[in-house]
Amino acid sequence: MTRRATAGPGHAVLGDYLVEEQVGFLLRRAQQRHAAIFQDGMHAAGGLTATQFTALVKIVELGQVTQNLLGRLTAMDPATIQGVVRRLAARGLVRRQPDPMDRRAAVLVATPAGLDAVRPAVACARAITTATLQPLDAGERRALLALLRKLGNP
Amino acid sequence: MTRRATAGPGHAVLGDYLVEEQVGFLLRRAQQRHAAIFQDGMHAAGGLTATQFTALVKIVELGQVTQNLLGRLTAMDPATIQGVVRRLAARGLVRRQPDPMDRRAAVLVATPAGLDAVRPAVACARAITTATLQPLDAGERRALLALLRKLGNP
DNA sequence: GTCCGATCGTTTGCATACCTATGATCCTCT
DNA sequence: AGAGGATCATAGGTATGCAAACGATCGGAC
Repeated sequence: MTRRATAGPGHAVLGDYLVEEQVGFLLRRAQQRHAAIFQDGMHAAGGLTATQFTALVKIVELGQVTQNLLGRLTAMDPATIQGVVRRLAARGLVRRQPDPMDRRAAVLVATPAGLDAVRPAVACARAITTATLQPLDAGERRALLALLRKLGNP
Repeated sequence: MTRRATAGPGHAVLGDYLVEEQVGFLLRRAQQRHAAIFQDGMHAAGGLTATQFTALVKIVELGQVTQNLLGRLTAMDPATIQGVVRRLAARGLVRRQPDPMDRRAAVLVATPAGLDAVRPAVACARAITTATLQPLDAGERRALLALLRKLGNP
């Protein structure tokens, strides 16, 4: 009869449940690693955060967007996108102008500085994606992306 | 010559870069969905957050742990685990006692209430994992977990 | 025994992220 | 036209998450 050194008083209560093997835990770990890689890699291009970069790219891609629509397109809560846009505006990368069609809405446009910042930032982002996927081979990368797409879009 | 309605001024600057297809974006989406499922599913078992649940399970599993070690085992920053433990203590699920071996350290132990809370919480957590993986079949689930493990542990 | 680097816990500051509530505005139905 | 529900942006509150700095303590080298 062997005794497990790590087995504590609650061992029986947990059954065969292992937090480290749950999707949530593994997703969080993967996120953490990606966030660290992103911060390192984007430091060379103005130090945009991942969400700020996502929002800026989307604004540039569309030319102009409502803040609310931008939030939906980038999967951010209205309360979240508000802060992200505010910080992008504080950096001078984005400008807010009134929407002639809807006085509630604010139309977001990239400033010249924002347009200048996008190109090198996208270059960094490509490298960041590559670095994040480094542990996987080509087939595994395709598989992971497909599975994540399936998992995230119910 | 067709014109794309969504093509804005910055279309050429971005090349073929699509934020929505990057690992980081897909990871965030998957995380969001899991977090929503977790909050819904754990509401029936005291409303613990995902990180609080993870920490509590680990404490129960080990019987007693140093706060710092707990952080490493649950992939949480010292600054992060501090707040998580503080909230668990405020809920009366965890107790802090001085470490006789190291006067800097605080040993964490589950209270009776904490032990009582773990069993139903783990039951919820199993259902949450199942619900999160719902969009995938058995093979895809195995594949995803393997890929995430590989991705998160460099 | 003492100094010195390392570790433990905490605090502060910043950035997500979401909930709820609120005021302003829009839009539809009557 | 006017009422009523829906939508937009914002504000406040809570919870992660990490970097940096801090005091207290530990440990080993001398």
